[in-house]
Amino acid sequence: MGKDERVIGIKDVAKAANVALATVDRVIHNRAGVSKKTKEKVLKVIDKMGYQPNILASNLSKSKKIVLGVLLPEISEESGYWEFPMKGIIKAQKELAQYRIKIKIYNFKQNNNEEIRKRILELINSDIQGLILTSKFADEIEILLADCKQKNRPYVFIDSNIRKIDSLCSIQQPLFESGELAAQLFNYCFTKGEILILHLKKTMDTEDIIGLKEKGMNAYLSDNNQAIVTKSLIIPDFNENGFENVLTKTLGDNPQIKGIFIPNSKVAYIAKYFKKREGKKIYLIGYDFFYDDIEFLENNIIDFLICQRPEEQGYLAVVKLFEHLILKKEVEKEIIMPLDIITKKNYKYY
Amino acid sequence: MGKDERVIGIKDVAKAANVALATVDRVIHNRAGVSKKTKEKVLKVIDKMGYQPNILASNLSKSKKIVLGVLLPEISEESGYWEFPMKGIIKAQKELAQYRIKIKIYNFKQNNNEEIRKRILELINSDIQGLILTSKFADEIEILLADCKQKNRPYVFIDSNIRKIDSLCSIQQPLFESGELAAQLFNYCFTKGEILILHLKKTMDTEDIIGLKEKGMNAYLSDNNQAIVTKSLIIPDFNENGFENVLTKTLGDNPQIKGIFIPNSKVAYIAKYFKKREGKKIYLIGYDFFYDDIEFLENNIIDFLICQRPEEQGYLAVVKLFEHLILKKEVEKEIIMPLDIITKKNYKYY
DNA sequence: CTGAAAGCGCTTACAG
DNA sequence: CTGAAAGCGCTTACAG
Repeated sequence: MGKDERVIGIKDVAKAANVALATVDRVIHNRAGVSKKTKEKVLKVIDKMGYQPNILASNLSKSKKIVLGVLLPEISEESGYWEFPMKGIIKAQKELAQYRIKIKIYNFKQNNNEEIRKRILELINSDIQGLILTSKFADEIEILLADCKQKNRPYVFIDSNIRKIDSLCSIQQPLFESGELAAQLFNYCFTKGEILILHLKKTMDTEDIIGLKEKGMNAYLSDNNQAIVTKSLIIPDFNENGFENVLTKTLGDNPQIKGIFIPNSKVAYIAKYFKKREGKKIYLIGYDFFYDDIEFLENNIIDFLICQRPEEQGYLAVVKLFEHLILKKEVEKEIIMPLDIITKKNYKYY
Repeated sequence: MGKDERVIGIKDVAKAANVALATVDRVIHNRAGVSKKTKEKVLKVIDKMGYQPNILASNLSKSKKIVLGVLLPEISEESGYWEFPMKGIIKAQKELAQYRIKIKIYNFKQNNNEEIRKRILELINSDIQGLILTSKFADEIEILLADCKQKNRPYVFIDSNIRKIDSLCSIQQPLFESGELAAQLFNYCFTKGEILILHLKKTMDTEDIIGLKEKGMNAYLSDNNQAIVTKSLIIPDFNENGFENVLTKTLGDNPQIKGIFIPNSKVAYIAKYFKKREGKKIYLIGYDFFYDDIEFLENNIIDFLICQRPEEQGYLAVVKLFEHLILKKEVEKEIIMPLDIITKKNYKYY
């Protein structure tokens, strides 16, 4: 006890294999300039002695910084969501600063294609060594991904929509399953009636994201309770007030509607509407948890929010690139985030 | 871009302050043997240059290993829960092995006071530099805590029941609030009737843990829906079969019971009972998520499980001791874990 | 293809 | 009270 057994290092390997330190280093990093014979000899010794590289020492003696690019929408009122992944990214950056990791942000306004293209070109012409992005705007980024592939730059998707492509790692949300979950929760609230699925457009969500959630919801209902059905309402040019009349009409025409499912992060707008509205309780389930939602959770206007740990996603993206680039670890191709359920009674600890 | 601005180090400080490296080191670590005048001079320079110590280098040059003791129940059938914190602890250990952190496990059989005392004595006589434990068996550990205090050994509670004492950090579960949450969930399932609170004894849970959850549940109900009330059933010498008769009788006598709340991790035993039982649906809410629960979630026998990220708790405990002992960081006194809600439709991603 | 030596930014005896 | 020097386990030119 207390006797600190020495960890075996490159020096011990060199001595045992009867070569110089530099040679062991070359073998470890698979660098050219070692004869087959020497290489084999060294590898055998490494294996036998159970040598494990000391990353602290390795990093200390290295000099070059590693820059990771982050291509994400800027945080604005209509894309407040991105605040959370960014927080996680910043947190990871702070923790890893000692390991020569640097982050460079490439922001763009959502839906501003011109700006996106600009950022993409900047990234292509940069000397970043890894990239974090989201899969939500597929068309624009194909060229960037091709460039990364060619330059062997690893990239990680967050908030990803099942794209295996050649990313180092894809951090995903189970969309279909989140729709099933929402259906299950509605089914605890009422056992027959209709769920209105609100498609609020003019956001960055692509149709298949909403579509998958909707499919999951319908799959659950047809398996478990056919007395609940869904109806879709599309509000094409969504803004804070424009939807009120059409929603009022829809609810008036369809008194059997008992719940509303808002498959993106805009539930607070709908909740605001219900705050003013008279009439029987309608259950509300949405996505993501914002400060603005608290009031409506407290007032029983929003019942459940399904969340994807966005902060953790950003954090993990940086960590996975770090593990790959610095620790040379194997990184899992897919990370599937849990589906967290937020209610009035547990949001405080989220 | 790419130009690697040099980080300023101890050497730069020494030069600027016109002293030797060792002196700067002494000042940084507040070691004795520096004149007031020199110390002030060095501190001023450190402040002006914005010097930040390089922990990698610091760790590399240090030699002594840091051993953390872990005093937790061994993993057995009746205390399977502890598998999860242990997993988190092992994970953290692996990640921090490079930083000279070592873990030493001190296991004991639950309820075996003799063994607990033995382990406590071993810990007192060991040279550990930090301790991880749980607050669930208060009486036995007071002497150990007193010893830690005296030796200035930091300790961290996981699965903690609001004990601020002098721990470095207390990783807590909001018990009262979890009872409120369970009540809220029951209230989505039915709007009048009775909730049976099952006290299954012969576990390590102390009465106040169950009691707080019960209080939370009643508080929610009296605030939100007085048409739902609770009833307690105590099963003193709980084992897998002994409870069946009394439960059957209770349910027979009280047809108004619509839900059962099991405020510890034994819900699977109750679910097994309901699997065989005929009759109307009774909603079940329990704590913690085990492999055995899956079947019952899938069959709609267990409706909700409230979980506390036990793995993360173990992980965090090690990390906090690491931050305190090695990184010399300020550590938050309290970490409150989120209340995760697990259902049939999201357990797969937990 | 191989090796000796300096250096990364600290800590730790040791000498004065 | 202060400093010079060796060393932690690697990487990186440089020389051969």
